[in-house]
Amino acid sequence: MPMSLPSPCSPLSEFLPSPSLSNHAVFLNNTRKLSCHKFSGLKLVFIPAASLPTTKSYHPETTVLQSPILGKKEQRLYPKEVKALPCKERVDHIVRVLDKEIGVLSISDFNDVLMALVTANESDLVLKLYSGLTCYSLEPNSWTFTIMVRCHCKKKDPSEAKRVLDQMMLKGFNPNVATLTTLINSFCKIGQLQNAFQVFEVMDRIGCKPNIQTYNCLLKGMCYVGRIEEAFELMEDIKKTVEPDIYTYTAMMDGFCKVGRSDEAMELLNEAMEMGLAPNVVTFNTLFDGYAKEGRPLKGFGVLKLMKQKKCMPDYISYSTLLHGLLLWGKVLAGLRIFKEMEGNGLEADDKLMNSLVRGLCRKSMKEIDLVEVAYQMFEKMKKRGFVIEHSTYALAIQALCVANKVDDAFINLLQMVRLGYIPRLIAINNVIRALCLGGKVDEAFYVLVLMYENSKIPSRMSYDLLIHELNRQERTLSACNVYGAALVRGVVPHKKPRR
DNA sequence: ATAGGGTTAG
Repeated sequence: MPMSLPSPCSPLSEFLPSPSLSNHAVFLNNTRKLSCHKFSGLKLVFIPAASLPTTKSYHPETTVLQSPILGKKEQRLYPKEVKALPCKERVDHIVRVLDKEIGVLSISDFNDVLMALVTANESDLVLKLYSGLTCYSLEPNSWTFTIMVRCHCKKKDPSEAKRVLDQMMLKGFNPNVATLTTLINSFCKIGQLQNAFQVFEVMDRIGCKPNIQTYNCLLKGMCYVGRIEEAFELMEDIKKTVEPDIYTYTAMMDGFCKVGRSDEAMELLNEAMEMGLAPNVVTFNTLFDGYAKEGRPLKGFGVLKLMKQKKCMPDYISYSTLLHGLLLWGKVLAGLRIFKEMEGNGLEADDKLMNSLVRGLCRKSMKEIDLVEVAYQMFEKMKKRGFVIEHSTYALAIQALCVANKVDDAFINLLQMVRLGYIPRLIAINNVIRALCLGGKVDEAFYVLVLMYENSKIPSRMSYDLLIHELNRQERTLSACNVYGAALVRGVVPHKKPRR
């Protein structure tokens, strides 16, 4: 078995903890034809060495999948599994595999590895491998450059990608639409429209025809930098040269929505439908967001109706966007309705959304006292289901409970939040103290004060005043004096004096 | 023949 060590200039050798630790024979196989799925994974095939005693999988934490096509002994490693490994071992792992093949790799094998690594979001390793490419007397080909452009774009570094592109063209390779569109999109995404158009000109110069995807990227870029009118003009031009698709319409609609012109977005939707284009969930979600941001969240109900009518299933984003919008503008009951529909459709709200909903209900219940039961039930259901309850949610729930005169529940929840490590604000504390005192529960109120000391928080004058007032009312003069004294010790002088 | 474009909250 050939045990090829990395050459001295190997870009891989520095990754290796020690040379040739592997007890597995590894080879690269061009499985391109065998993989038909988009995420077919790293095209690396591992074969355990039959001559060696250990035939366990390469790394204990790695789930190595059997490839039915390649036979029993041959196993493949997928990016997902690579990613599951700790960072350091991940690199070792890949490097060990490649190490065995250095010297016999063809450029197209190398490209396969690079591509798989780009897919697996291992850009740093890609750069490392690429930088050492010539050490193995491998010449980058057109596809290599294409992958590198893509890699830099993925790293949100279109300028570097552009340099690779220039180098590629210098070598006489002509990039195609997909590559140039990737680069244009990358520039657009960071708002560098000038550079995007510069690439667009390159396209023109080399006789590469832009397609609808190219135009859509530019359109989105223009909207992103706020040049809505120009984007709209571009869209009119697109219509003259290429068939716009639903992406075009969605991009333009999003542009309008983001500047508070949702009605125009809706008009565009109608136009798209008239053209026979089928709007999808993203198209509708754009509208939910637009109307929500504009302060007309109820318009979302119309959108929801339309989307169902068009046989488009609302997804998590649809509901959460709509729900957030409704809550933002105080349409809490409508929000509750949407929440129920969402649950009914098997979509589970996450912690943030639940917190938001409960806060909305609490806020509303302070004006509509009947709602407090609904709010509190939802709050308790959250706890039972194990949702993380945020500080502000506790605070509002406690406030709502105080307002509704559910003093005991307010007290219990205050203790609960402290137990969870939250430090309640003075206002929350005083609200509970006040509510407890009003209910004559002065001992509990005093306990709240003690709780604050434990959390090294100095109560405000208000806290002491409330207590002293109630103790006076109950003619517990001695206790009132004690509280007064406790205040003075902490440098607080209450307004209320113990009654003599 | 591999690759390229879209939406939410906080």
